[in-house]
Amino acid sequence: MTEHSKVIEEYLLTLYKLNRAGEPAKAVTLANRLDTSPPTVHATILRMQRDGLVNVTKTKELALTKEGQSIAEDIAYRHNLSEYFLCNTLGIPWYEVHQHAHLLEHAMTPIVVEKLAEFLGKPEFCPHGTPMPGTELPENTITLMEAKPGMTVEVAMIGEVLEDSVDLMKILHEHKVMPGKQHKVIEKTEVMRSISLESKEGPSSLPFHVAEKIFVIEIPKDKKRSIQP
Amino acid sequence: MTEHSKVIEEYLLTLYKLNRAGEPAKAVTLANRLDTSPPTVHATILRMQRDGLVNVTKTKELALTKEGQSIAEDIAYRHNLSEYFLCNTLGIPWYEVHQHAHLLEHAMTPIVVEKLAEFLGKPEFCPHGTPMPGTELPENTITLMEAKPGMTVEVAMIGEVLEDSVDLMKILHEHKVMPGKQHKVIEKTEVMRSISLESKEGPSSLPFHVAEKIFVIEIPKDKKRSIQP
DNA sequence: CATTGCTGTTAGTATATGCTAATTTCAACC
DNA sequence: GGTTGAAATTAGCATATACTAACAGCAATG
Repeated sequence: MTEHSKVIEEYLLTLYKLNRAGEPAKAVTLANRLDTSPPTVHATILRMQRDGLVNVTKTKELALTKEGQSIAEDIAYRHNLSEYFLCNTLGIPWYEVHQHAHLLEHAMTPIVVEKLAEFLGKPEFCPHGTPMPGTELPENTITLMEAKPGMTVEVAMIGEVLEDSVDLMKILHEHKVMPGKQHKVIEKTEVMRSISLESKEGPSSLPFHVAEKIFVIEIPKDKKRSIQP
Repeated sequence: MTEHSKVIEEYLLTLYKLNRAGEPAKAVTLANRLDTSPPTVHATILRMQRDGLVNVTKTKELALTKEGQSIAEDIAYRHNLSEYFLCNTLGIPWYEVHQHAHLLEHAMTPIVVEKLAEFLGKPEFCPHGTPMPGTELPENTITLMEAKPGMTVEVAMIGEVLEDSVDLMKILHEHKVMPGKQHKVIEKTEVMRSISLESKEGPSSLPFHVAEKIFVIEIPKDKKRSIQP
C-alpha cells in the first residue's frame, strides 16, 4: 500500500495489461513496451522483487504478487477513469485521451478517485471499451481476426496496445472503428494480410496485426443496428 | 518550455508564491517551505541556474528568469484550476483541495488545462480566493491585521501559506472564515496577539500570524451582507 | 554438435534527488 | 575590531533511474 514512483507504477500497469492480454510477461517485453534498455528493466525488476511487487519464475516470467496486482488494478482504474473523464466531460477525442490519462493516473489521491468516480456515475468501461478492473467483457467477445466474412459485429474494445499510436487511433476513428459501432466483415485476405469491413460510414481495411487487437461481438442478423442505429 | 521534473516545478511554484506574497526568496526559505535540507536546495538551485530558470543576486536572493516565471505561472494556473475543479465539480471541501491539487498540477497536459478551463468557465479565482496568474485582487484589499475594530470585512483570500495546514484550514472553515463571507472585527488584543471576529455563525478569534495571511475587503456599513446575505 | 541469436546479466557511468556533518562566509552586534 | 549566529557551501554518501558495452546462458537450427 506504500506509494510507489511513477516508474514503478508504469511497470506494474504494463505487467497488468500484458497479463490481461494473455501475453507472456518477460523482461524484454517490458523493455519494448516501456522503451527502456534491458539493463534498466533488469535493475528495476530487482527493486520490485525486493519490494514484494513481482516474482520471477524459473522460466523468467514476471508474475505480479498479490500486492503488485492490487496496486496495478488501482492504477488501471485511475487510468480508465481519467480517460472517461477526459472524453465525456472535457470533450477530448476518445482517440487522444490515452496520453493525457497517462500522466493523470499517477497523480490522483484516493479521495479524488472516489469523488471522480461518483461524479462520472461509476463507469465500467473506458472510451476504448476497456473494462475497469473487476468488470469483464461479454462472454461472446471475439477478436476481429476471429470474425468470419459475412458477420456483422459491434466493436467492444480497442486493445490497449493500439492506444499508444495516436496516428493509428485517429485512422480507426475516421473509419468509425470504435466501441459501439457496427461493421460488416467483407473479406479476410491472406495475401494482403488484412480484413475489409463495411459500415454505414463506408468501407475500411485493417491489417491482421491490428484486427487481432480489436474485440468485437457478433450481432445476429435480426438485431442489426439495434444499439447504434 | 522544456518539461521539468516535479521537484523543479515545486521549486518554481514556491518561488512564485514567495514573490507574490512579497517575501524575500532565499534558499533557507525554500528549504523550510519544501521541507528539504539546505544542501539539497543548494544543489537544486545550481541546476536551476544552469537551466536558466533562476538567477541568484549578490545578496543571495533568488529571482525567477523570464522562463522560470512563465513556467511558474503555468503551474500556479494548473494548481488553481485543479482546486476549483475538485471543489466545485467533485465537491471536495475547499479546505482540503490543496493537497490533492498538489499532485494534479504536475500531471496536466496543455490540452487538458485548456479543456478543463473551458469546462469550468474560465474561473479567475481558486476556492481560497487566490487569483489566477494575470488576475489581481481588488485594489482595496487589506490583510485582516490591517482591519480596524468596528469594520465589517469580506474575506477575499486565504493566503497560500495557510493552505499547508489542513487542521488550520478546517478551523477557518468551521468559523466560516472563507472567501465571500463577512465578519465584523471586534477587537485586536496585543496581549493575546489575536483578533476577534463576529459573524452570523458566531464569534471567532484568530492569532495575528494567521490574520496577517488573510486578505479582506472592507464593506461599507450600508452595503453589509450585500453579497453573502 | 556447433553455431546463431535472443534474453538476461554484469560492469561501468551518469544524473537528479535526497541526507548528515563540517566548514566557510558575512552581516550584525557588542 | 572581534565575536556570534544564521546562511551558504563543501564533502561524502545513498538511492532510483537511465545508458552503453560486454558477456553469459540457453534454445532452436542447420
